[in-house]
Amino acid sequence: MPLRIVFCGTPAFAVPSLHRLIAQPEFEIAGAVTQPDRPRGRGREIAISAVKAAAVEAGIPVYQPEKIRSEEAYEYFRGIAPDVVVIIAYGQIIPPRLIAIPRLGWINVHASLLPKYRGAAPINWAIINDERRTGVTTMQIDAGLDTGPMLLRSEVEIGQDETAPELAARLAEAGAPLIVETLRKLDRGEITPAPQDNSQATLAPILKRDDGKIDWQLSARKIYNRIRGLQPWPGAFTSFRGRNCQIWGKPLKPVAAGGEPGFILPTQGDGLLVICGGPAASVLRVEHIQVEGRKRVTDFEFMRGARIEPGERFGA
RNA sequence: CGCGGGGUGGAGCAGCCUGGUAGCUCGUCGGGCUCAUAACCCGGAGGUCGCUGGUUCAAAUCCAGCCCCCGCAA
Repeated sequence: MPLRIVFCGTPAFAVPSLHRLIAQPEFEIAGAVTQPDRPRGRGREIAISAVKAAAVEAGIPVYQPEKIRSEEAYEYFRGIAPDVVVIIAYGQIIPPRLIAIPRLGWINVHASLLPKYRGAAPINWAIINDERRTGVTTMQIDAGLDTGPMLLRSEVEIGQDETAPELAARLAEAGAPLIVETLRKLDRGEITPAPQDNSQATLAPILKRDDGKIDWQLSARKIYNRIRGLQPWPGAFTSFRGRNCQIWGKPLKPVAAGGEPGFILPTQGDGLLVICGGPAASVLRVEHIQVEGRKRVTDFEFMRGARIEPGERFGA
């Protein structure tokens, strides 16, 4: 008799795991729970989640409760009576009485090496903090925020120039076989859940728009970490001549001239160089820039049209 | 109908408010200078000013509708 599963998840990160579970004959995906279709993006058009798209394609019934804490949601889970619930980046807190329903509990794939980076944005914060390695951890959901006992983990190196979407894609792939193995072993009683060491815990709070605002007092490397870690949203942004603009770039290897952070260095053909701070002055080479209302362009293109005057700066 | 900014030679921009000769930087082509160069000098080619319609003697410029791109918001 196949293990009866309800899959809860929303964004693309959850999709590889869903696909992998569907492919196993020993599992039966009895339902997929995902966030309601909501107006999104420019024009406020209704968008469906990545998990809904994948579930519909696989012929799995989809349930999209406005509130998972509702009576209706409780009845849904009682009705399906799953052996286990797999929850990956679902987006809502699960009330205890729901957690109690499946005999094997709710199993989560979290994109960090717990107890580090508990919370909504572990991938982004790992990059922002210049971590060299991270991973995925399977755990049993409890009443806290990513505080449940751990089951299995898989470690992943972080590339020095890797961006959050790139790392997220790799971690999502790493999570797929891990959730399958976790469910198998859990069902056979081959895993002993390991409590997290709360004293070692760190938090990876959900990203806010403001996290992307560039502080030019930071070192070029730290700014670079934010450029990489805050993709695709909110990105790293600053202002130029009163307009908002997104920038992409890298630290300049040899630390060049000093000056006030945020100011643009006068150059002849070296590209757009901006003074940053840090322990010692550092320089960021802005490779691409996108001023609001305009397309993303290279720094050379930008400089041709902008006619930067001596003494101009970013983030004024 | 969520708010806002854009669509001008191959690229990035100015010009639009205060209608009336198409501008700037780069690229490109030809020539020159140089040991040499993405440097410098001279000359040239290349544009239905997003699309459609309207106002006007005259529209890149004013008005209306449509298409596409982007920022905010999520």
